[in-house]
Amino acid sequence: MTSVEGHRRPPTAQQFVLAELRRAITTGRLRPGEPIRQEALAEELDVSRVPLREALKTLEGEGLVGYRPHRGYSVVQLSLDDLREVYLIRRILEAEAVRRAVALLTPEVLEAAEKAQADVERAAEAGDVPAMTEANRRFHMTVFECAGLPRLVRLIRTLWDSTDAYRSMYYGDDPNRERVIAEHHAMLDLLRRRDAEAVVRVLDEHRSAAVGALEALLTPGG
Amino acid sequence: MTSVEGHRRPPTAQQFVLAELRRAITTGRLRPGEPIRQEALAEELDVSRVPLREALKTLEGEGLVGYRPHRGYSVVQLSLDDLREVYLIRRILEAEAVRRAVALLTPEVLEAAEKAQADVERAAEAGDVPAMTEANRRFHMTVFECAGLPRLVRLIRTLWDSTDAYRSMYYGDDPNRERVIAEHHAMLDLLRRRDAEAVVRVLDEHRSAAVGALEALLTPGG
DNA sequence: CCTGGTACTTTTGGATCCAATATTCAATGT
DNA sequence: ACATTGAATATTGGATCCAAAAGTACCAGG
Repeated sequence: MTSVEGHRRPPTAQQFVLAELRRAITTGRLRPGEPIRQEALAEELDVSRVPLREALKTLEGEGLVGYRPHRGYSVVQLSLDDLREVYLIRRILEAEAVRRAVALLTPEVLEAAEKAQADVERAAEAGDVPAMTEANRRFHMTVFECAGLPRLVRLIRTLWDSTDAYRSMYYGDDPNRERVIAEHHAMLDLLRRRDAEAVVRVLDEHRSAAVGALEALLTPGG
Repeated sequence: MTSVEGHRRPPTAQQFVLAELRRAITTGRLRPGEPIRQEALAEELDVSRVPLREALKTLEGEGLVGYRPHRGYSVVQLSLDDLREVYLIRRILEAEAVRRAVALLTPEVLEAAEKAQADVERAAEAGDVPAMTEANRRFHMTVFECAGLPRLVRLIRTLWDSTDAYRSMYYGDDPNRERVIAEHHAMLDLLRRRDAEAVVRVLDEHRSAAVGALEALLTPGG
């Protein structure tokens, strides 16, 4: 019995730490701009600084944390311009992924997407934001993955990661949750009809709405 | 006087190791598919395994090396499909970068690009492949960078990195070198005229030629 | 001859310790 | 009062050591 406490603990400490750090960042437990004190964090996670540092290097590569030699790591603070740029890149990359995906769509993939969408709705009703972000992500990635371009999907996934902290904000709002569900339904419909360009359009609106909401949220003075 | 031997040595060992590893991979000193033995490499570079491992984590994030827990790192072996995918992603991303760049082009940027091109030609004449790849890279990045989208440029740069080993092969061939120079001239011309779409077309051909050559090179049976 | 298992070796993963660098803060002089 | 310098402290960077896992070679049994 290798400790069945919710999720099974990864085989290496770095992977465990990596997952914990991701959660800490996306949930806002580690806030943007905040420096990361290795010793304290390592003790808290009950590991030494070595695996922590390796996990931080991974996150640095993904753009989730920043690093300056001899000065340490800190959670990156995304400016509005940064957010817009990430969404711009996503727009370009995801459009390509969707076009390919639609051409290669199988019934199994559609079914998996529908399943994910059902989970999104369940989580939304329960008001479980983390579960909803997870299912939402699964919904989109399921489609992207069937494009048969693993590197492209990896890039897209990394871009999603880098804005996880902000996406949670978006889902915290009730009307936004409903909007997402409606848009997903539209997407599923268009996917069944294999209308790639229409799916791309819905996705673009999907993202624009998110950016718009975040702009409102992040602009303090109004 | 902190050792002025060619390049100044970076302030941390990981950065030094990182640079060395990049060189070793791009020059083929570490060959694709080959496992990376940490102890041996660390000793060779005269550092401990700790900074080496952190450098490897960075390279893992960039897709230059692969990693499997408890089994170690190895230089990634790109299949033809992988190469094609990288070039596809580059096509999409670079097109966007160029369109933005053309709109924001300044005389200084054009001048810097011309300077880089002069270096490319000098290196090509001397048959200095490493110098040529460096200058070539500078040429393209100079243009991309003036798009004002740092994250996009970072992505593009990473994609270039991941195929450095193969690009060197391409430049090893004389007619390819000439071809690159001609295409660069065409690009500079079109940049001066601010014809973004034409530049995109030239770039696409530029890449297609490289992919075609690599396909020929990497297909053993003919 | 092939298969499965077991001791042995190699290699990676992680903890601890020490060194190097940055930061803080108080003392000093202007 | 303010800037500057220098010691004390906190924090990161790196080396060494030990533990854990994977790989290897050899032997017994079929």
